[in-house]
Amino acid sequence: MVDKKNSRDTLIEAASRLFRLRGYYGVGLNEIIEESGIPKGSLYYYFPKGKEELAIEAINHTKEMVISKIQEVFERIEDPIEAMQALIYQLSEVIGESDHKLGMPIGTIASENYSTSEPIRIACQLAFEDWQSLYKKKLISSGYSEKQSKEVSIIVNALIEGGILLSITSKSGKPLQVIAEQMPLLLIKK
Amino acid sequence: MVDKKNSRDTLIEAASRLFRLRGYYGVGLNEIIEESGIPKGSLYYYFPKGKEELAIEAINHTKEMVISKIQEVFERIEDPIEAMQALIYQLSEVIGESDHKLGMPIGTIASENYSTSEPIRIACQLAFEDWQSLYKKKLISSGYSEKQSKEVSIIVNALIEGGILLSITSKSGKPLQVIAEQMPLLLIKK
DNA sequence: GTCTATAAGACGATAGAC
DNA sequence: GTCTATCGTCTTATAGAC
Repeated sequence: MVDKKNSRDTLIEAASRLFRLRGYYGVGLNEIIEESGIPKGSLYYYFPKGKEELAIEAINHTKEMVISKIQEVFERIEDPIEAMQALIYQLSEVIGESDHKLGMPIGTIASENYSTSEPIRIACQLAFEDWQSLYKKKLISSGYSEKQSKEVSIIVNALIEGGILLSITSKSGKPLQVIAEQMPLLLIKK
Repeated sequence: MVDKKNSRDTLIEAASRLFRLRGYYGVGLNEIIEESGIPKGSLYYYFPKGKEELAIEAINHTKEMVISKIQEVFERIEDPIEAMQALIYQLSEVIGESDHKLGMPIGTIASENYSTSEPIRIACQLAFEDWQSLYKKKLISSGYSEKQSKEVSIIVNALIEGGILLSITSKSGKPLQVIAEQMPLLLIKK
């Protein structure tokens, strides 16, 4: 098992990477098949409904990548404030690099398609909800109330999405750094 | 002066509206000329460099619309916490409406183009900076320190952008409402 | 399952009449 | 300044050979 991934996964990974960079409409199928090396016929064999179906799989792939990253940091760092700060600092460092290929994980696709493709909108909504569940679980297990945990998880998600947007737009990790530094304020136990 | 706007402004307004809905790559020039009623020849007369040039003008137009809205609320409400809460509540109400045409004001274009068009990226960056300047000015005039005002203005901007994204994706004003409610925590004077 | 060739239409952009 | 017709390219999608 050296380099042998199946065509389906190869396509999903290429699509996930490209959609993060330029969004749904900014990437054509031709670019995805070129990047992945999989011919167009195979794409339509695995994703008969075409681009929209591939995009939904790409969104789910990106969602799982982010879940893994969050879980890894949360298992390593017990304190919820420190853990979330570490997560955001990591993001700021990646974006600080000159030619990162991060983009907003799914924010771009979500904002392009919220009014045009209901299946894509729902896939994005589920991703946001799953991430928020992880934040919430971490907070509850650290003694925060159900209500505050839920609210803070929304705030943290919004701060990360907004922070990534500001950081990629300004080509600087600074906005995310400032956000990480202010995290303790949000997490005052009530 | 009843209904007579010049072709240039009509094009910019139509482009601004459509780009907010589906982003830069999600909207074609054909749709913009159809929506505006201005023929393609005129578009290239006013914007010789084509779509990118029109997009930059549309971004600046959207920027000014947002500036007006912020200034209006800030002049009406003196307390900075209450003012920012009012701003965000207003947003949540608009998005709660079934067929709003809000979208992320410029976040979608920014995230699509941060790696592909430097002129567009810079126009978006300037918009974010201008909005943050208004938040900062409000805070300073209410007695917050220079440092805290600057940092909070970034947080507020990130929260609004992220909150709009979560609200349009979930088709609910709830995320923005939660954000508005938690504003006081961020604005504890240090 | 894999791949090529191509269809049908939308895209951004341009030429040139008026 | 205004408008139409059109160019070449790229788009999503399909047909059909292997």
